[in-house]
Amino acid sequence: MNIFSAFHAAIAAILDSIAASGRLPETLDYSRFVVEPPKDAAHGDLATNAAMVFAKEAKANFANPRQLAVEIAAALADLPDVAEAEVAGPGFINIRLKPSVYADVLRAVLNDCEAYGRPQGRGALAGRINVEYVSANPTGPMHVGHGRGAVFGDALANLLAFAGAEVTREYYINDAGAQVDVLARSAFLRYREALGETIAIPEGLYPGDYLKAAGEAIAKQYGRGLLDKSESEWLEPVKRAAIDAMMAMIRDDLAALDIAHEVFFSERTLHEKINGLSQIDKEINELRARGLVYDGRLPPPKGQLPDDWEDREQTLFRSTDFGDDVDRPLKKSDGSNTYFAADIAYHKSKIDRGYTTLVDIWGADHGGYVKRMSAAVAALSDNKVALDVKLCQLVKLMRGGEPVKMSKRAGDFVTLREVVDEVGVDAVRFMMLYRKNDAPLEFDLAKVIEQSKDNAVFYVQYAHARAKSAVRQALAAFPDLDLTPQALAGAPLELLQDEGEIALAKAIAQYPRLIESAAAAHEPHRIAFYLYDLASVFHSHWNKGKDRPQLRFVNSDDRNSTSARMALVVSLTCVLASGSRLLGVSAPDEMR
RNA sequence: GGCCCCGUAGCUCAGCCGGAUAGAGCAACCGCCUUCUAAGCGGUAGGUCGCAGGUUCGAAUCCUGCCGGGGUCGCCA
Repeated sequence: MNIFSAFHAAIAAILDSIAASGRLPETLDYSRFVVEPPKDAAHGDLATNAAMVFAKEAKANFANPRQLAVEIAAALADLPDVAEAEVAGPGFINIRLKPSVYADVLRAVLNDCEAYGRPQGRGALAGRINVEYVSANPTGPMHVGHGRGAVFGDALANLLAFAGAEVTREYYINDAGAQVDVLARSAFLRYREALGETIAIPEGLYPGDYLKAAGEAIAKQYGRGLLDKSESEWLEPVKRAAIDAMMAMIRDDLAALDIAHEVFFSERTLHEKINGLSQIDKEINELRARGLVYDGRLPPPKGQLPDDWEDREQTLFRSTDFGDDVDRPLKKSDGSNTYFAADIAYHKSKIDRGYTTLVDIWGADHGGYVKRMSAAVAALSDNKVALDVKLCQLVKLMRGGEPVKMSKRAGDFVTLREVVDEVGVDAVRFMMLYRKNDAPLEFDLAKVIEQSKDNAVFYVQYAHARAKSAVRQALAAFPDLDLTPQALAGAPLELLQDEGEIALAKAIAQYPRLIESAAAAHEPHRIAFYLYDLASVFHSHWNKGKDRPQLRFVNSDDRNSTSARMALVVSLTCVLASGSRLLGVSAPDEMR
């Protein structure tokens, strides 16, 4: 039950009937007006700008927006759930609901529990959405920055699925190109080391200890068989083995964060030639046939010229036809494909697999790449598939307000795994989402495990545990009381009269609207902020029970009021658990 | 130099497909509590929403130009 969308529909119906009387056009776009909670609670429960939005269209028959508002308000006042509808200011309509509406909301929550808030009808998402996230190079362990993209993508995928979309979580393995060759050479050294040689790792290769295991694995598989081979012979098998080892490690790191992708897509497969033609070649040829790829020269970049700049003819994609600033090269000077060329083939694969929306999660340092990729997807799908690129900003690791010192020693950095092991999954996931994706994030290792109000993770989890504790106490006071959500739907909810109780019910009633907007905007952080606010409403009402015992949720003298309040508390646990599940954060029954 | 992101209270940040008197946490200040409804509570103060124009009945929100910070700019991925 979403009271906001319900009233949006009710107001649309009122506008329809005014239109039917000939005093408004029949063609109004109802998505233009909103029904939202007023900023000031004194204005009532709902507010709408419908009369002002359609002021222009109403001009012929209504002298000003207020007149239209008066007519809409009059019709609203006749609705059974409305206590009062009045016009304010230039034409706002403030609606005060009957208290029974919030009882209805709680009953709806109790009936659906964790399914409550799933968008229905107009707000529900349709179609197949591919969310591509992490996509870290398989050349080493993940660091904290990767973790942010990983958590963001995972939570977004949860949210989109909850909102009704058919979601695929995908990882693009960058297992082609020079970096994985470097990986292979580094792993080969570790292989020789595993066979007893003393090695020195030259500049330019990966020095990290994490490759030792890969070297040992290769030694186990090939024995001394690769030692006297030339690089051209050992490179491929060593590369394969090293990539497999790195991907196993990355999957393991992701699993520690409760993240599992459904599809791992290998870039290498796009480069493999079948009958002399790779998938990349095919897509380039196709675009060339459509006149979207040509051979030409690019103007040098403005400002300072790269020293090795040479003007030459190259293979270019006409991305300027699709909103990019300059056409983009598809071939390097040695004739091999650029990363962009492979990415074109990759995104074409997603389009061919039938997705209607593509979401890519990238680090902010790839911002300059967004326009060309959007242009490519537009070209490849004839503007039918939408690409939304979400950029995640850097994570700054802190400990007690001081930056965590990163050792300068090559290959030694704070890995994602170390952080997860130190503070736990819940803290990492919640804090990574407690910030907008394009804002830099300070992650304080000390703060996130603090048991205090200053720590948002704790504050939200504590609200859930506290609510569960209240349920346990109610059961102790009334052992025969049925506290299942279904049974509580029959509780005497009209007894919920205190303003703190009403405020909590109102906050719970916001949840469906929050989910809809967060899903539409691809912004899971809104859930984290909402949960914090919801917890805050609950805690502050709970605290009133200290001085005024009659407000406590459990009152052993009053079975009926306890029952009604349990309906409220259990509704709260449903919503806290639901939102936490979308974020991938646990909702514990007690704090330890 | 081109492009992208950011600029909101002392600090860290929400709010941004336009809507009423711009919010939260921390810090500050003032009270209260010393408790198992525990991991404190309540309140006060604090803002030319970077600057200047524009669109609009209405702009933190949209447009333009500046200023400041960050990112990025063929042969890295």
